[in-house]
Amino acid sequence: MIFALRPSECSGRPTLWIPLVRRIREPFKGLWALPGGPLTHSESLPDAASRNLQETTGLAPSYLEQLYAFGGLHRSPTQRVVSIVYWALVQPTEAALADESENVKWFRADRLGELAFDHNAIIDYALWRLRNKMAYGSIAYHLLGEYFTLAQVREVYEAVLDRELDPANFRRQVKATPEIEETDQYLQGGKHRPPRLYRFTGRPGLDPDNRSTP
Amino acid sequence: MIFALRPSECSGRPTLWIPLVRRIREPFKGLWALPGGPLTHSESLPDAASRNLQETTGLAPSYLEQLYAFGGLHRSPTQRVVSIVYWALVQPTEAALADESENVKWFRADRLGELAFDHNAIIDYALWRLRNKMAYGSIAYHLLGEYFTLAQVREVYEAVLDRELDPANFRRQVKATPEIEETDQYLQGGKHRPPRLYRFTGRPGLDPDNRSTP
DNA sequence: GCAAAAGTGTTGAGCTTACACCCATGA
DNA sequence: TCATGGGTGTAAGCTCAACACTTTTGC
Repeated sequence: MIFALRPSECSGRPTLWIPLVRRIREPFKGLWALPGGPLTHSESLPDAASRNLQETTGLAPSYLEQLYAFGGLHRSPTQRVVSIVYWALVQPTEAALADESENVKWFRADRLGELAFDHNAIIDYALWRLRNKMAYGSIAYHLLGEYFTLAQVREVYEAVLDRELDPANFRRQVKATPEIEETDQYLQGGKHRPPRLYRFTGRPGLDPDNRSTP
Repeated sequence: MIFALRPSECSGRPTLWIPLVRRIREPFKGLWALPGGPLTHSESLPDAASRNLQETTGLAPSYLEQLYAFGGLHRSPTQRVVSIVYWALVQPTEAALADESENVKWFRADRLGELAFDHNAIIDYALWRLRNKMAYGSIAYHLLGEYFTLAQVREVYEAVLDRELDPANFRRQVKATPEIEETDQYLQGGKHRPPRLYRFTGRPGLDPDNRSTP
């Protein structure tokens, strides 16, 4: 379950997108589904998640965290399947390079049709988690490149939380987080006063030990 | 992974306790471990968790939630094991009735020795989650019976969070939560002014849909 | 009456929110 | 010079922590 930011077709502002793969066999042949695959005996859970990501979409995550283990009896009509789902964030540069083909395509997170299995429910849950983590933890930076302006961070929050935020208060709030480092660089080329660039100095997201937030 | 409140041997105040089972075979034969067991083809994950609870300790949980899926390669020295761990809260009446035997025993959560497998780490993580959920959500009531005084709620919080809380402010905070209902009954038999009894009107904890808190 | 817990009131500190305002740049 | 987003200041309002105070019981 991968999230990335891409510019909206209409407004051009950053929006949440999700890569899906097309089912090429039954059940749910032809429908879109989350990328995934089996766990081998010699890899850990996050390793397996990364590998499946890489194999199906070619993406390398900048953040990876376990979402939930789904084990309902009737998730698949043919057999009992337990899925330990991970969710990942990838940076825009990665997302732009991603393989897109007949059977791998990006969709806007808020405009998905009916997916295979219980994948709509899984995505809803992941979206809920993403919003929660964003509201508390410092996770949004994994959706951005190394350098960013405070307005870009705000756009990420606005895209994910789907509401406008006060620029003045938001910048104070962000500048107060210790992992945010001011640089001496400015983003040139805009139409107006060039904004200062910042960087995130927190480490990439590992797993069950990033207990900064529920 | 079960939590319950029992009176401390020394102070008599409520404390967090955990039932553990003794390993009767290798690996880690003789060491204490979390109760658990295999998942059958015909039961959901929470059903399997409840069943294992029932079979090993005789307890029925008043709250049950998925904790995490642990899948490290070397969790067990003999074979690869993936454990989807649930955590549960049981009410004091249940906990008092629980089977205790040579191979099933209750331990204080803050005084555990070395356990089998990675179970110490799992318990640490569960404790962290419990504290987090307590601080935000309304979960503490699943550790209490149907009727309780506000002072009892405070004792639960003090036991789990391991710090004293202002009685005056705490009661206001609790009374402000909508799921708390005032009754017309009072707890008699104390040494001082009889406190009013309250009850919790929230439903028992289901799973991935109680999204009130991260 | 006295001790102690139950329960209420009040105040000040700190944080959030809303919004007025200045600054720097491209056109 | 003007429009626009970048960036700063500030006052109102809210929440929370501390603590003084009143109430009601057992002894």
